[in-house]
Amino acid sequence: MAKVTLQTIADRVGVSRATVSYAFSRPDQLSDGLRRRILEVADELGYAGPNATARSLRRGRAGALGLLFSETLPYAFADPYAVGFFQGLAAAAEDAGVGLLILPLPHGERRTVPVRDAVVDAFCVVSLPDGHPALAEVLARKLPMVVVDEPYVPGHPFVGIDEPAAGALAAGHVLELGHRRIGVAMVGLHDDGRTGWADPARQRAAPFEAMRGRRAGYESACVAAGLDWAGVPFYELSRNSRAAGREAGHALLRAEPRPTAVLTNTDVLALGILDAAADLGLRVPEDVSVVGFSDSAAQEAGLTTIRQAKQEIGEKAGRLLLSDPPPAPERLIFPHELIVRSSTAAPH
Amino acid sequence: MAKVTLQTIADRVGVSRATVSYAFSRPDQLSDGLRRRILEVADELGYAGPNATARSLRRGRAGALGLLFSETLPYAFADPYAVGFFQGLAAAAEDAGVGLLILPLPHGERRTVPVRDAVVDAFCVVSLPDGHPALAEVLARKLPMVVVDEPYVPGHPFVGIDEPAAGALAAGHVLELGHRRIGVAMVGLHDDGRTGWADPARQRAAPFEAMRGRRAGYESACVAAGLDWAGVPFYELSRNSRAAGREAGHALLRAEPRPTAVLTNTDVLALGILDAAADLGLRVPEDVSVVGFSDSAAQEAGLTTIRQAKQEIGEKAGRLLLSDPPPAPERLIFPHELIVRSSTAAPH
DNA sequence: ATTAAGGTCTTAATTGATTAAGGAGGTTTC
DNA sequence: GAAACCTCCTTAATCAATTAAGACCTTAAT
Repeated sequence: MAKVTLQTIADRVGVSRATVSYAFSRPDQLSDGLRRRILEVADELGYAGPNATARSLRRGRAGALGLLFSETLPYAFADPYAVGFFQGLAAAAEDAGVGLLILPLPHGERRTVPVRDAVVDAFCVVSLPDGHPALAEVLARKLPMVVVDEPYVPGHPFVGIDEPAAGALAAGHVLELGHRRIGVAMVGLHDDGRTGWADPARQRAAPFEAMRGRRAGYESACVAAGLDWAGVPFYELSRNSRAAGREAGHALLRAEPRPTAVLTNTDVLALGILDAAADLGLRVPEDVSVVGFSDSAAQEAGLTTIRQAKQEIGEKAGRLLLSDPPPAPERLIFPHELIVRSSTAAPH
Repeated sequence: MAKVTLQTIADRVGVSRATVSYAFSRPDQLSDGLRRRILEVADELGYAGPNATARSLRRGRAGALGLLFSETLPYAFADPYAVGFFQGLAAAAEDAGVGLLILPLPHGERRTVPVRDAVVDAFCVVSLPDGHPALAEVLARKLPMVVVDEPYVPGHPFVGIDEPAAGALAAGHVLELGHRRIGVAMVGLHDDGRTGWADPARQRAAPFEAMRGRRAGYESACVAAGLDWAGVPFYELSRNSRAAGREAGHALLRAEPRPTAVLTNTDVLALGILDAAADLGLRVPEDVSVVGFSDSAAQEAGLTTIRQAKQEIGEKAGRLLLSDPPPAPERLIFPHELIVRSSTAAPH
C-alpha cells in the first residue's frame, strides 16, 4: 500500500506516465478503450487523482487567494462589517472558481511561517496596523497584493473609503444638530489591548491608519465647529463587542458634563452605548444621540450611522486580485453615506 | 528579469543549489559569512523566497485545511451559527499554524475543479445535502476528512449534536407548557430554493440529514403528545434571514386556527417571527410563543432556544483534522441544552 | 603522527505531476 | 505508389524545491 502515483498506474497498465496523465486531464488525447482501462486500474490501486500540489507546481497556479486579517482568526468575524466584506470577496472568488486561504498571523516562534508557505496566487491584506511584520512577509512574496482599509502601501492597489471625510461627516451631523458636548468611543486604534480613556497624544499615535483617519475626521469637524478637542472625552476599547460598547457608554455618560452625543466607530459599539443609556435611564435620542459606523447592525436598532459599501469593497478587492494582467496600483475610494435614523436628534 | 530560483542564486554566488536552500531553511548548516552572502545576493536578484508550492510538494505537507460549506460562499456567514463554528475551527487552525482554505462548491462546467486541485492536508465538510457531488470529490482525494452536522459518512469522523433529541426537546418544551396548536418554520431542508408550505411527504424527503432529524424530533414529540402532525402548519424557507422569518411568521400567524407556539430551526428565523408577531399586533409570549435554535442571536431578544456548543464543535473538528495519526472514525455527539427565556410561556 | 570529530559544502535522488514535440502505424488522396 | 494526414502514444524537459549521505578540510585529542 505504498503511495500510488501516475507512475504506479503507468507501470501496471504498461504505458507511459504521460499517457496516464492525459487520461485524467486531457481525455481527448487518448483512445476511449485505453482511457477506460487506465481509470479502472487507477481505481483498483486506490489512486487519489493527480496530486494537487504537484499539479499546482507544474501549472504555476495555486487556485487560491490568501487573506490576512489583523485580528486573530477567531475574532475576525465578530464584526458584521468584516462579514460583509468577506461575503463580497468570497463572491468574487467563487466566480473565478478559486479558494480563499485564510491565514493565521505569525504567532510566537514557529518553524513554518504561514505567509511564507501559503500556496496562493495573490494576497489580500485587511486592516493591518502600521509596521506589522506580516505585511513585510507578504511583500517579500512578490505576488499581487491589494490592501483593504489599511495600511496604504505605495505601489500596490488600495481599496477603502475616505476615512477622514467619513469621520467628519459623522461628527458634522451631530454638530449641525447643535450638539456641543460630544463623546467618542473607538475600537481598533491600538494593538496593545488597552481599554480606557485616551488622551489626544495616544489617539494620534494609533497604528491603525484607517481608524486614525476616521478619528482625525471627528477632530477636524469638532475643531471647525469651535470645540476644544482636548476637552472631548475619548474612550478606547480593545474589543469590538456590544459589552465593550456598554462599558464605554457607562464611562462616557457618567462624565461631567455629560455628553449629549456619542460617536462610535462601529455599529456594534453603538449598540452597547444604547444599552448603557438604557442602564442609566437616559432616553435616545432625547437625552443622548448616538452615531454608529458601517451600517452593519444598525437598521433594527434605528441607529444613525455611516454606510459604506462593504460587499462592493470585498468584491472589488477580489476582482483586482484575480485580474490578469495584475492590477495597477490604483487607490480606489468607495463612497460612504450618512444614514440618519432615530438615534440622533437635536439636543434638549 | 526572468524568474529567480534557488539555482539562479546558486549560480551567481558560485555554490550549489542545496547550499542556497540551507541558507533559507536551515541556517545552522552554513557558515555565517556564506549565509549572509547568499541572502544578500538573493535580495539583489529580487528572490521571493523558496517557492511555497515546491516546498509543499517536497515536504508532503500543504499547511492548510480545506473547508466545504453547503451554501454558496457569500451566504455561508449569514447565520451566526456558522460564524461561531468557524471561530472554533479557526482557533484550532491558528493554534497549529495552518491556514483555512475555503472552497467554492463545484459550479457549472469549469476546467479546474476546486476540490480536486485544493492544496490541503485534510477536509472539513459542513452541512452538505445527501448525495452532493462535492462529497464524492472529497472522498476521492483520500485525505483525512471530518463531517460536521451532515451528512454522516460511515468510516469517517463525525461531529454534531443529537438532532432528533434536540428537536424533541424544543417541541417538548412548548408542549409541556400546554400548547396544542404548533407551527413550524424551517430553513435548510431542501436545496431547490422553494419557499412556502411543505406537507409531511416533502418534509421527510429533505436531503439535509441534520435538519431532517431535527424535524423528526419535532414530529415525534408532537405525536407523543397526541397531536396529528399532518395538521401542523409547516412553512419552509430557502434563505436563512430575518426577512425570511418574517415572511414565515406572517403565513403561520395568519393560519386558522392560529398557532399559539412557533418552532424555528434558527435564531435568525425566530427573530423574523417576532417581527411578524409585532406586525400583526400579537404579543410574545402572551399571544404566541417562539422558540429559536442555536443560541446564536437569541440573548438580546430574550429568545427561548436550544443552545449547542458551536465553537467547541468547530474546535473539535479542527483538532481531529490536525491530529496525527489521522482521526479514528468516531461519531462525536456534543451536548445541547434548552435555554428558556421570555419568548415562551403557557398559552392564554 | 594518527585518529577522531566537527564544520561546511556538494552530489544526487526525490517529490508528482504537465506538455510540447516527435514517432509509429494505419488510412486517405491523387 | 508516394505524399499527406490522422490517431494514439512515448520521450524528455520542466516546474522549484528538500535532504540524506558523502567529500573535504581543519582542529583536537591520544
